[in-house]
Amino acid sequence: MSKGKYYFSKSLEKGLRILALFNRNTPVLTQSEVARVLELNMTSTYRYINTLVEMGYLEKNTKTKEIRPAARCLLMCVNLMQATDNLRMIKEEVDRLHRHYNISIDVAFAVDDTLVRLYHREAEEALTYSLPEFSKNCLHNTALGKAYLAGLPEEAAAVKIDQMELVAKTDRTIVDRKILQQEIELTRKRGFAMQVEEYLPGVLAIAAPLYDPINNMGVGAVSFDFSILQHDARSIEAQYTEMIQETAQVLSGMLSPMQHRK
Amino acid sequence: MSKGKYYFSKSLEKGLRILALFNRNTPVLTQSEVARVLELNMTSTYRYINTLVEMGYLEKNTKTKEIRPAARCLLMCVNLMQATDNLRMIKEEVDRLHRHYNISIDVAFAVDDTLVRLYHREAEEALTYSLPEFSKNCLHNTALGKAYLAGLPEEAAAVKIDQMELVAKTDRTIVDRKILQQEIELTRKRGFAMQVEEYLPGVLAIAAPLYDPINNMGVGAVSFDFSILQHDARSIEAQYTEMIQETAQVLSGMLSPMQHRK
DNA sequence: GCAATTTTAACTATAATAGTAATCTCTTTC
DNA sequence: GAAAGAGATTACTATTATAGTTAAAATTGC
Repeated sequence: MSKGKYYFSKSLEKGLRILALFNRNTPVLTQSEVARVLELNMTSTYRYINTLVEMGYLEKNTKTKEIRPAARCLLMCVNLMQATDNLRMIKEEVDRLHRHYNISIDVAFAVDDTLVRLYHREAEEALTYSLPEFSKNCLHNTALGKAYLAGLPEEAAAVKIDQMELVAKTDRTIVDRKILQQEIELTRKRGFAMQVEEYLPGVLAIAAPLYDPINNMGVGAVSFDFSILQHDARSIEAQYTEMIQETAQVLSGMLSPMQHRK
Repeated sequence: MSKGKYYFSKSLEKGLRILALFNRNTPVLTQSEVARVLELNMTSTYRYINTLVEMGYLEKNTKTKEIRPAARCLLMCVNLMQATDNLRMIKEEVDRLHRHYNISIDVAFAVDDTLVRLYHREAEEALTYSLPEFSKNCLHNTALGKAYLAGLPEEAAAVKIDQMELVAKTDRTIVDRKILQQEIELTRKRGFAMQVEEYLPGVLAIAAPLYDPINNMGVGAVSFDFSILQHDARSIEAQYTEMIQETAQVLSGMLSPMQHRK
């Protein structure tokens, strides 16, 4: 076995990669699609899909052979999401701030290059299960994204920046890697990120990174969002610099309430 | 390899069984707990947990060694739940009925012996993500459970009944396997289940099984729930027998809207 | 009905895992 | 602060599960 990977199960990895293919836009797949996307041979693909089907995580349409997540998946997902219950506390705290100060607040975790929004001011609470939203390609053009990058170790951030696609959402979006590097540098030094009409015209935001308090690693960010009609960058910076950092600290403290049970 | 299991990946199974250990009551585990519960040796347990940690599905407290679901889990769960989007349609239809007829409606899927409630009249919408609730040990004492059992093939139902623990929730709960068998038989013949104060004093319900329309297998049930103060069993049966069966048919039709994409 | 494609099955060489035992790392206790 | 003990990690092979090839079914399109 390749050294250093003695304790890594490739089979488990492949199975999970299959499960992770499904989403709102791809609720159904065929075996050959899976094989193509994951670059697996048909036999292995068949084996892993069959395992997931036999375990009840996927179901296969016996006629069309299409596969999709099944009821047991739902059960596991509900369980897993309830297990990460600290997120509820975060939401409650954010709601409190939101009501009290009447500002829009976003909290997001980063997974690879995706920001998973736990709380979003335009949260459509009624949709499906009021699940969080997520967005890709926004690490460079949102306050949340820039704060998250600034919370990473310098090298890790540099690697991410090198690999990112710097999509220009507005004419203010940073599309130059050098400038983005400097911006993240600045953000890291002062402890908060600013975003001025870089994501959407008329929208400003200030954000600070969230840290896993135990492993002391950047895991996400929290932002306050404003309209250009009520605020300008200067006033936001004057008014909210401390508050965003305090909020980030409070929320970070909730991330790993990993007391010993019993 | 044991014959017949050529196309089943034990590694994937074990990894998923680890993920499936986490829930609201068990948000954190240690390696030895996992090993004990799943009857794996420490090395294998270490390997699978390490795989999940390296992939980002679990995170390990570097000090206490405790493990728990991580952000990537949340991402996958959200994706998977949104992939099963047909459930949204079900919820909308149920809400419509609920408003229109002013009756309490429950929709549930069965996973092993657990009923996963998609809609529950006491649904605490604000909790966490408004996730569904689930309950165990209620196949024998709820209309939902009895309807589900009646929707299964006779043999499968018989096996389940044999293995169930017939907990007496009230003095009306069926606790005798023979009587339960007969009750399910009756339910199967007439196409709906009744429950009269068998789960909670004062609560009645009528239910019908939900079928996966493609594989034509019983997968869950839908029920209308009433209070003894407003209704008795006779009047419910007179009034709702057809409606519950029609509702079950409509909802069943939504379960597998598996059109070919593109 | 006949290609073309997809899915499933049989079959081994090879790579991955299980399991044992040894080692390391904390805690606890005295 | 040493010793004991529990749990986690690593090293090491025998075993076995899986990858990949090939081929047979099954399905689809014509």
